[in-house]
Amino acid sequence: MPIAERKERERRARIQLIRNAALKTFAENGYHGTSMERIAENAELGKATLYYYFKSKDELLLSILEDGIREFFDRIEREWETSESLLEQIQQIALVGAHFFAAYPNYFKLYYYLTAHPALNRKAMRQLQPLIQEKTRRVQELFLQAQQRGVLKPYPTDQLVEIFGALVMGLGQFLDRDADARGLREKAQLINQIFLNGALMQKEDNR
Amino acid sequence: MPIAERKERERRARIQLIRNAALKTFAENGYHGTSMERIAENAELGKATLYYYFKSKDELLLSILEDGIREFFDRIEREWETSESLLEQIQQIALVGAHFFAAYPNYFKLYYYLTAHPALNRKAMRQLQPLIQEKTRRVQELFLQAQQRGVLKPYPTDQLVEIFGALVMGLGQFLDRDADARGLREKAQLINQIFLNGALMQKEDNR
Amino acid sequence: MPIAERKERERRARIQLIRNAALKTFAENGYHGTSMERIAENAELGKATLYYYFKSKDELLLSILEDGIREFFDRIEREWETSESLLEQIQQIALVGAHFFAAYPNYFKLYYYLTAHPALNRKAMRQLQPLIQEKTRRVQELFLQAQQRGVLKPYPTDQLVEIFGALVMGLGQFLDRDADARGLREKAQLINQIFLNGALMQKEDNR
Amino acid sequence: MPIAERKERERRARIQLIRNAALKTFAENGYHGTSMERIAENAELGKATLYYYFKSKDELLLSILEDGIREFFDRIEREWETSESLLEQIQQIALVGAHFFAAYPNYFKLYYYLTAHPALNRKAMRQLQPLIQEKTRRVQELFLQAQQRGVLKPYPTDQLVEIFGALVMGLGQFLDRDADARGLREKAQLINQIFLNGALMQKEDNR
DNA sequence: TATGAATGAGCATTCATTCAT
DNA sequence: CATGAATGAATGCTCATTCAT
Repeated sequence: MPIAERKERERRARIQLIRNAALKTFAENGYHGTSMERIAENAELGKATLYYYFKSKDELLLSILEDGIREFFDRIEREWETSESLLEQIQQIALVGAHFFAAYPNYFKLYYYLTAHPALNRKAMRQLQPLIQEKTRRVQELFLQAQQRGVLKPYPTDQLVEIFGALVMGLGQFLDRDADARGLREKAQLINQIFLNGALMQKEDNR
Repeated sequence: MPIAERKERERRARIQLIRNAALKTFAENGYHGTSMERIAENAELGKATLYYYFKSKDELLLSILEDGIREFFDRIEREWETSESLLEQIQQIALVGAHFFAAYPNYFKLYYYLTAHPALNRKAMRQLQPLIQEKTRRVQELFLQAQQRGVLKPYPTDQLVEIFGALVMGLGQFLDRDADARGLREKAQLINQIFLNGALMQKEDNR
Repeated sequence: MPIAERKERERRARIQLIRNAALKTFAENGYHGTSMERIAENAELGKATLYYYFKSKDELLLSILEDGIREFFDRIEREWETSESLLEQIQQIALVGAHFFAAYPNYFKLYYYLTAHPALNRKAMRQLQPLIQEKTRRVQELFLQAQQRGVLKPYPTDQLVEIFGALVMGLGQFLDRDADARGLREKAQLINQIFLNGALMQKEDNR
Repeated sequence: MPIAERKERERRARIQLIRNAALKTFAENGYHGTSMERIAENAELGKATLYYYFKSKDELLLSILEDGIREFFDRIEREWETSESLLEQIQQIALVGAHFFAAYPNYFKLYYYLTAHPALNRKAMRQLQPLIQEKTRRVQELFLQAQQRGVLKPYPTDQLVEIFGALVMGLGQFLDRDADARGLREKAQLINQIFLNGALMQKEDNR
């Protein structure tokens, strides 16, 4: 049934079209600053059509975020496939982050928005948690392995991951200032440097 | 004119009362999830009274944030007064962060919210920027000094500050999970460790 | 042309299928609480298909009601055929009502709904009036005859019919409470009793 | 505090103004055919003002109905005070009905509308039931007393009340046709006649 | 100084209906 | 015949803000 296939393809395209329009509009004006009407205009569709594909505005937001999260981690895992060491794999995370934030600054902002809005956050977390957890687990495992092989210091793994995560997410903090790919990449490299070797000059213990 | 003084004192108390009610409500339901009505209820005041003290909802939010930022940096500077080394001063930042986020988790969330909401952010930044910049400059100077005295590696100072900032702000990322003062303090210490000495094992243990 | 016949049969079946699904859904959720979408689902048909058979939602409702009215009076007339007296014929009306309301409580509710919704009512009345009038005329004639033969008191016939009608329709008033066939039948008998003999104990006229 | 009194008076007036506008609009176009916007226009108020006084459209409807029910029964009870016999009291019910339906035909329609709309009905009944039950109980008691004193036949009291109720409500059935006070009054008298003495000519029981 | 009342502007969502396939 | 997709038009409801008192 090639006809069904074409229909399905078109359907997916429609969904993506809406997601893109929504993401762009959300990023420009924030979730609450964006009306479904406006998204529809940007997508050049009728407002009701959005509701044909997405049950609600929330659902639309969540769908976009899920997409972004998936994309982000998929990229990381793709890089991992050609990495030659655990260390390199860890470093890839920040580098992919830099690339991703430069390429899709909007996802990042949306994610933060979500984080900060309690009502959305509760709903979102319930729905996105499984995905996030699955993806995060792989990073956790990477760090754990690195610790077991004596590459990383034996700090509590989850806290280590969290701290590194904060650093990577921190890349997005000042997107408006230096969203150019180059600047972000350099900052990512610096992050790797500091996370791995520290900022301190001398050798002695500096607690 | 002791009467005028009392009046002024009462006025300030009123303003603080409103700020507190608003902060609490904002933190619970997000800025957009909070109506002025609700804030007024929580403050046990009439809705119109809020407008007597604050020009708009935005203004109220900004006032709260300004308060929080000022408070945060004041604490840091107070700690600095009794610090015995540049290094200790740097470490104090994360420790104060831990304390602050534990004590006022709401400020943090609100700040993130602001960051992520474009319309608010633009307005806020115009208004808060001077304060932030002034406060940040002192941190910058601290780091610069530390570099000049050979305590910190000579990475670009502003990026160094930014990275450290992301780490400290990262403390707030999982506030809901471990908002207890103790947990945050430990994480702050770990952050200092890693930021200064790195996560890498190389040769000697640097704990 | 047996093919055409089969087609016609299938067509009628389709129409009835839709009517049934619609009636059920209308009765459960009310006319305005029922979307064409929902009816289509319940009929296991595409939404557009409803429009192939019925010009509009209104039309669908009217078609159902027409069906119900026809059915109701047909039953009455069928009973009349075996009745042995005018009095028995009159009594049959309430009894059929009891039976009908027990068997199809939904028709009744829908009819009331229609009655109470001005816009629908105007349209419906224009369309259903002929049918109702024709059916009602036979009842009128029955009552008139009964009066002429000295069975019923010589009150204005149309008012007499109306009052009796209100009593019969009143059977449906509390459908949810005692929709069981038995309860309704008993109440119908009581209605006949009272309508014919009055509720008063003593013999004298009590005007 | 005469000021508070005046405020309260004005408040009540506002509420009544809205109720009146709503009742009129509901009756003309049905509940679902009436938008809050339209009611506001008719009340010469802003739409939001309606929501200042009534929590929702449902609530507004219910408030109106409650008002109507109360009014209806209050009138009956007022008449009872000057009645000279149980019989007269019973007869007053239909007469008040005629008066009421002629004076406020809209209440009646609205009540029917409610009855027929499942979602509304469920909610309304939960809220109105206590009032209705209280008012109905007095009628029940009246009938019971009449039976105990040998005025009415010993049919099951509640069914007797129900049947009489159906007759009275039946007055409203054809409001559009003869809503004039006179016509309704005559019909009410006929209803009393028939309910009490029956429609049958001869003396013997004709079951 | 404090506030109850009023409202304009806006927004998410629904739904009957159409039409190309 | 049947229907998935698309949409214009409505509508209930919220909320920041104003203003008379």
